[in-house]
Order: sequence, then structure tokens, then C-alpha cells
Amino acid sequence: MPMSDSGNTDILIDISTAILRAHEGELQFRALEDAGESAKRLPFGPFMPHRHRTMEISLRQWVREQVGVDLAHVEQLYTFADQGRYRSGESDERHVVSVGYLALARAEDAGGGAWDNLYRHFPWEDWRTGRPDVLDAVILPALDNWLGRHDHAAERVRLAFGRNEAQWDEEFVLERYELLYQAGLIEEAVRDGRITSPPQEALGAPMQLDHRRILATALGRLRGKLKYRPVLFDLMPDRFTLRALQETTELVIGTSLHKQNFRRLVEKSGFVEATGETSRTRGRPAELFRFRHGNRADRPLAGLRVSGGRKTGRTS
Amino acid sequence: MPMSDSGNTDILIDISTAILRAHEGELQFRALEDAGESAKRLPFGPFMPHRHRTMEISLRQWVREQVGVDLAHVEQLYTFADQGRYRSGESDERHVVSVGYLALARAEDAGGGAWDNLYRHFPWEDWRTGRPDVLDAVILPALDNWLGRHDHAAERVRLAFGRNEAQWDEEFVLERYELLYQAGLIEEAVRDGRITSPPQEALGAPMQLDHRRILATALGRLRGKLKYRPVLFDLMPDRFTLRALQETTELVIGTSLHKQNFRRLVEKSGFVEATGETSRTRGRPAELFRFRHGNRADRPLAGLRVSGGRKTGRTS
DNA sequence: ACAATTATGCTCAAAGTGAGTATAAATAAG
DNA sequence: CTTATTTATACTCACTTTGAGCATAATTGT
Repeated sequence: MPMSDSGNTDILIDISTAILRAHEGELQFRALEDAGESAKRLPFGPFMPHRHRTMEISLRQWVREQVGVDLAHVEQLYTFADQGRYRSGESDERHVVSVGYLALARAEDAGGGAWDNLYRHFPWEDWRTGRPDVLDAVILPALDNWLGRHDHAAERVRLAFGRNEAQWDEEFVLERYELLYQAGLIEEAVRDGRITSPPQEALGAPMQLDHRRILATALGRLRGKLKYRPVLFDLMPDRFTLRALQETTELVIGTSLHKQNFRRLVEKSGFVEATGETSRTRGRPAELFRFRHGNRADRPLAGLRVSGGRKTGRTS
Repeated sequence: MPMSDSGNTDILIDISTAILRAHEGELQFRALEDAGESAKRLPFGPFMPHRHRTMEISLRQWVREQVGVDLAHVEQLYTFADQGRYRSGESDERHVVSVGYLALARAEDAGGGAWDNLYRHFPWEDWRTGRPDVLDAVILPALDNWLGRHDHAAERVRLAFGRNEAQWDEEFVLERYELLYQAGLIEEAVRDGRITSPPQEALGAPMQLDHRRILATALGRLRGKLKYRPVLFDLMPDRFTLRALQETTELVIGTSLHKQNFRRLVEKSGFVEATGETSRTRGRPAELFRFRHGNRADRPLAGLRVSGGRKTGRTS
């Protein structure tokens, strides 16, 4: 980075955004298709500092106008300057630094356009109906094989994938993705020329550039943030049943929760208030709740501290 | 950010780093002085993408060579493109985007150079000897006065500063700093021309540019991270007593902890193992511990879940 | 020898949490 | 219209975690 600057460094800053919503039982993100490209991509565009005061403001405006989505929550994820990669098919030789953003939208504000099921790109992250088969059938054996040649990574694999004594931690989405990438089990690794042998079997649908990595970062961040900030409500409509809130939570953290305890947790948290109205569906009607605090921006702290089943086998 | 690009956007990327260590009972950061400038600054330098593969690698190398510190932990904080500010005293008109980093060093690896007490810049964040006087004497009255003209921010103030029912949350360092800045109680706000009336009394020592904001981000992030990742040990020497570990923890989170419970917490966590050796100081000798896992990088998950006193007065 | 100081062990009550059982209120089926 | 099915909600209970303190141990300083 430093030392005496030698020459001109033409840098282009891209902003890439993972826009998520909960819709029809899926955790979805806004995905764009390019002609002649099978892999999809996230919405992104150049940052032009002389036009916009802050990245977040310009991002919101641009997403509303160009992508047709009204964003509820916007959060900067990470600035990737790693690869020293150039934007492909570009005539000039500028270095691209990409700033990744996570954005949440309510299904109502999300307009038309194409949305993709996030877990289609991360099948090993969805534990709602139990441990995904692909883990034991494909991923762990392949990682073991890779570890034969790279055993220094054994501990990382143990922790990220919850083997032996370790627990599966749903927040380690990025760690898992990067291990799979390094082990060459991810199509992007082949495309980037990091690995010569093609993956034995596609692990999740690939995406352009490093967009799947940005998605992994986004999912991991969101799963973590849930627990200490009420971001969940930025995925919910104005009124919702506790059941709907629980389903959205489960979508995000990728596990299923105990209904009665979830109710206790939410009620105790003070984040919601009953409206008096009820919803009519199949069984007994459910009370409709709304998020407390009308004032956006002025968000309370804390989050939901959701957690899966009891942890047995402590590594004391 | 987007739409059709019109012309040349010359962007300069700076990397600014908050390097922290725990030393002589203080939480310190590496501070540089410039001739003719009373306010200090963080180490920073331009990012040159054609020279370095990743920002983190180049940062480590640059800090070792130029600042003389061996970094234990490095973590990207945030990319600030807000102000649309230009670097002062520069002939060219490039926009500066600054990427902030948090770095931790062990006191042993921290070489010479000037280190500053972090809490000198954030006196309201140090609660180790009780609630800081400046809060009730200066900050809250001044904020109340400001709220008279800006009452929309009342809820933010309530949450950030733990008034009424709300708890003081030690992680909200940045929120507090930004409120103080907006309220014009911070010298930097005057310097940036955001406010005309000078602050009645200097609240903490000012710094150049937005470096105090980066420090606030760093402190808040570190305080949060402690709880779910064992970063604390990147501030500790190889062998340490539990007392020393507790003191470092208290330095970071800015509150004091119950000794016996801290011991229980740490022992149960499995992060440390006894070495058999003991330290000799004043009273009874203490057992020396070391961090488990020789392998750097291969860090366990989880953190310490430290917490201050019991929370009373729940907002149910 | 004794006071002061620091470390460590242990107890106890309150709060939190995982995992149920029980009951209520609706719709769908017969 | 009676009953099965479905969903919502209430409550219990054992176990764990946590805040707070008392008690004891092993040093140094006087």
C-alpha cells in the first residue's frame, strides 16, 4: 500500500449489493442475468464520488431507480481489493476495488425483477429439514481428500464444518465458502484458475466474479447480526404473525426453532406489540403483531439471541 | 454511484490503521505527530494495487517496516467514502476513499514509537472506576440542549447513552461519537465546518481528519468481537496470569469485572491451559496460563461473553 | 509473627433456556 | 353438526448460566 508513490494508479470502485428478501418460503436475492453468461450476478455499478455524497445514499437511490427495489436496511460488508483482477472485457486497465453491501427489502417493496433462492448457491447452509445430505455425501469426503495434501487446514475444517467435538456454527458461512473454494470444490475456483481439476460435482450454483463470496459474507453477517440487532424486521411486512416471524428467522439462520420458546423469546424482547387483529388461515387464527418504534433509523439495540438445540458434548 | 459514467474519476485509496495494544494499564494506540499540527493521527498510506496482492498483506508488511510493529490481528473495519473530502494540501484533485483497519499487537512486538492512551480521546467510554463524571456534568446536559432543536434524535440519544430505561451498551462507541459530533460537542465537527459554535469544553483530545471516528469504530468493533471470538489473546503475551487477562479485558470493554466469575468463565471456555509455572508479585503467586492452539490462523470460534453487572429494570 | 495483598475454591439464589404437555380456536372432512 | 386436523397459545419443569458473595490459601512487607 504505501512507500513513495511511483506513478498513476487508476482505480475504479465498484459497489456490489446483495439484496435479500424473504418471499414464498425462500430467502431470495436479486439476481441479474447477462446475455451469453450462464452464471448470474449481483447488481453492481461504479462509485462516482463527485456525484454522490455517501456510498449508502447513492446506493439506495441507484437501487430504487435501476433495480426497482426499496431498501429497508443497508449495511456495508467488506471492501475486496484482493484479486488484483481487472474487469473483464474492458479496454482500460484500471484496478477494480469492489465494496460489497448487504441490503434487506420487504417483499412488498421489492418490485418485479428476478429473484433467486439463496440456498440454491449454498445448499450446505440450509439445515431447516435436518443436516444436508451433501455434507456427508460429497463435501466432507472431498475435504478429507484435499486435507491429505493440505493438512495444515485440518483445524479450520474442523471448526468451520463442525466435526468431532466442534459445533456447526451457522455464522461461519464465509469460512466454509472459502475452504470449499481453496479445496477446489467450487466452480469459481476453477474459473479463477486456482485449481486445475474440475470439481467432481457442482456444489451450489456458481456466480460471476466474486459475487458468491459477497453473498456468503452477506449471509454470515446477517445471521450474526440477527442476534444483536433487530434487523429481522426489515424483512417483515408491517403486520405479521409470530409464526411468520419465526419462519423468516429460520430462513435466515438456516435451522428450525422450537415454536413455544420462540414466542417466549420474542414476547420478552419487547420488540413487538399486538395489534388486536388476527389472521385467518388454516387452524386457530393468530394474533397480528407489529414492530415497536415507528421511527425507522431510531432502532432499539439488542436482537433475538435465537439459538438452536441444546449443545451437548462440551469441549472442556 | 452508477448510471453512465461521464468522465475521469481519479480516486485515491488510503488505508488508515488503528493499532492497539494493552500496556502499563492503558489501552494504547499508535499515534503519529505532524509538524505544525497539534492533533495527532493514525498511520496511513496510499493503497497501490499494482504493488500488493491484498490490502491485509500489504498493510502488515508496511506496518512492520514503517511503523515498527508486528501485528497479531488485522481486521478491516469500514470504507469511508462519505465526506467527498480531498486530502488537504495536496495539489491534485483526487477523491480520497479511506479504508479503516483495526490491528492488535502484543506489547512485546510493538517496538518503540509513540503510543497514546485511547481513552484520552474517549473519556466517556472508560467506566472502570465507575460512571465517568463528564457524562452527567457535560455531555448529557449539552445533548439535552441540542435535542431542543433536534428532538428527532431523542431516541438515538436514549439508546446510545443509556438513559431512562435503556442500558449503557459498551459496544455503541461509534453511535455515541457520531451523536456528539452531530451535536457539535466534538472539536472535529467545528473544524469540518458542520457547526459554527465551538464546543463549550473539549470532549476528549481531537485527531486529524476522521481518525477519531476510525478509532471509535475500532473500539466498538473490538468490544463486540471479544464476545464471540478470542481476539483478546492477540493483546496478551505468551504466558499470562488470569489477573492480567482480566485487566486487558477490562481495558477493552471499559468496565470492571468480578474476579472469581471471570476466572470461572475463562476456565470453562477452554481457551487457556495452565503451564505449571507461577508468577511472583505481591500476594499469593498466580498460575501462568497460555492460550491453547499453537496454530495461529486456526483459531477457535466463540469468545468470552463477558458481561457487566446484572441488568435490572427490564423494559418489558 | 502478623498485616496486607493477591489468588483460588465454593455456595447460593435468581434468571435464562431446552424440551416438553396441555388447552384453545379455527377449518376441512365425514 | 360432529369429528379430525391444524395452528396458536399457555404453562411446567429440569437443568444451566450468571451475579454476587464468603471462605481459604499462599505469598510479601514490617
